[in-house]
Amino acid sequence: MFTLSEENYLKAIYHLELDTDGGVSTNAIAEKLATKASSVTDMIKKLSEKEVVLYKKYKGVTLTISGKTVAANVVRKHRLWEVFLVEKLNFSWHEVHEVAEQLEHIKSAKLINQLDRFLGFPTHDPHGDPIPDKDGNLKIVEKSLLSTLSKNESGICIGVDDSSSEFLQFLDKKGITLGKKITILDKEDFDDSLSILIGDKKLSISNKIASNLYIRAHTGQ
Amino acid sequence: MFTLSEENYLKAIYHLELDTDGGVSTNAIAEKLATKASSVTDMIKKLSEKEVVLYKKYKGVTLTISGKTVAANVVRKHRLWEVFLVEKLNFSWHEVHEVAEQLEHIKSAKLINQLDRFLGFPTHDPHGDPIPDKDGNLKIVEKSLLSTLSKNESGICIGVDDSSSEFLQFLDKKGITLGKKITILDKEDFDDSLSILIGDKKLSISNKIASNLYIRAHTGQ
DNA sequence: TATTATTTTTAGACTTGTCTAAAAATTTAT
DNA sequence: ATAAATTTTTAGACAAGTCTAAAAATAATA
Repeated sequence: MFTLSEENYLKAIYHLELDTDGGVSTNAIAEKLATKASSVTDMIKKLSEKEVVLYKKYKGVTLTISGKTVAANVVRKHRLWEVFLVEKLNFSWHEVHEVAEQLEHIKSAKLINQLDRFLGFPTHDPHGDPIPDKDGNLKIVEKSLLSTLSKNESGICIGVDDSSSEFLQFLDKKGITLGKKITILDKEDFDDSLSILIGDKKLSISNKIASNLYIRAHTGQ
Repeated sequence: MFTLSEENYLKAIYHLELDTDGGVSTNAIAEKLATKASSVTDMIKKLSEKEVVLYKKYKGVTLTISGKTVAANVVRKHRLWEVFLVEKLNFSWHEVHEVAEQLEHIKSAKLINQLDRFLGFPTHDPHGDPIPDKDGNLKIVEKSLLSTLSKNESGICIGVDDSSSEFLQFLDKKGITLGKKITILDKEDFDDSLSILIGDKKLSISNKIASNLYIRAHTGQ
């Protein structure tokens, strides 16, 4: 069994491994968890003894198979709870993270299995991130950034890269939500801003926005 | 803000105060929380400084108004989560306690308010215990033990006194659940056992069972 | 009321998870 | 390739919450 703190470290390493090759650095973990490098070293030693991470001094850290399973399970719980909060309790997508950070540590296999069923076995959370299954496997969906599409191409909005509260609230205000079809009407060369059609509305968005929105290719009409 | 441990102490004192007159003793709290008296003394000092309990050395402890509010809020969360687990996630009433013990410490006013609404503002948990409102007030329902009813009297089963897992599972097996009408068909003098009608079934139950079942008087047929 | 028994508190120690400051290792740059 | 900068680890300290063992206060009993 793992403590709340251990689970948070495993989750942080799990996320960092996704966009790092080779071991995850002590400093990277410290930054992610808003703690000090020395604390990270201490915890890594403990996790290493529990055989959930591989650790060689000064060489960073990687999850073992069992470590990955534990971490994926925490992520699974986090994302299922996010779905619950949005779908059942009318939270908006920018409000769920903080609460899910707490709920993800509740220990009960039955709870999470029944919650999964209650929610209809969702595959993605309210930000478009995939929900690991019981074994920690993710369903990978082919996705591209909105900014990479060309004029007249379109796709379905399936997620965000930056899921900060500010960005999500901005999207809310503009009416940009998951599942909506977006078509590129025009691209401005001088500032890379985009003119898009979303639903039946025309919007102009900056390249920064477009580089934070994931799109699933939309074949046909 | 209160730590998980502080919340558990406040909740324990809250429950103990309900069936104690005068201050709650150190030993009583220690027993309830399966800890040692010395630990209780330490914690009580801390709670006393936070002004959620009144404490005089060797004289036991009582909740202040604000302590009672905090405790009632934890109880409120515990019971709302129990309703959720039973009504939405198909837990049986003997399975909910352990999970609710964890969920009751999740901090989010919006979460608990929305959960309350989602559940239809329930007034009682799956064991028949009242759910405190936002201000910590309980709706008191007139209730009596089944064992106090006389022959041919009847009532609605509204709760249990002993909510141990074993007892609840026993009731499940016998088909005794909240909301069912129970009529006393006969009382045996030599062992105080009862012959009852529940739903359309006749059952014989011991006095021990009857002394753990709460009944709301059922006027008329 | 003196003595015994019980309850409660104190004193000191331990664990977990954190921190600061300094030392050691590694990486970068000249 | 040596010096400088950065990263990582060690060493020692601290707070929260718990424990054991012993002392102090209260309650019960003869």
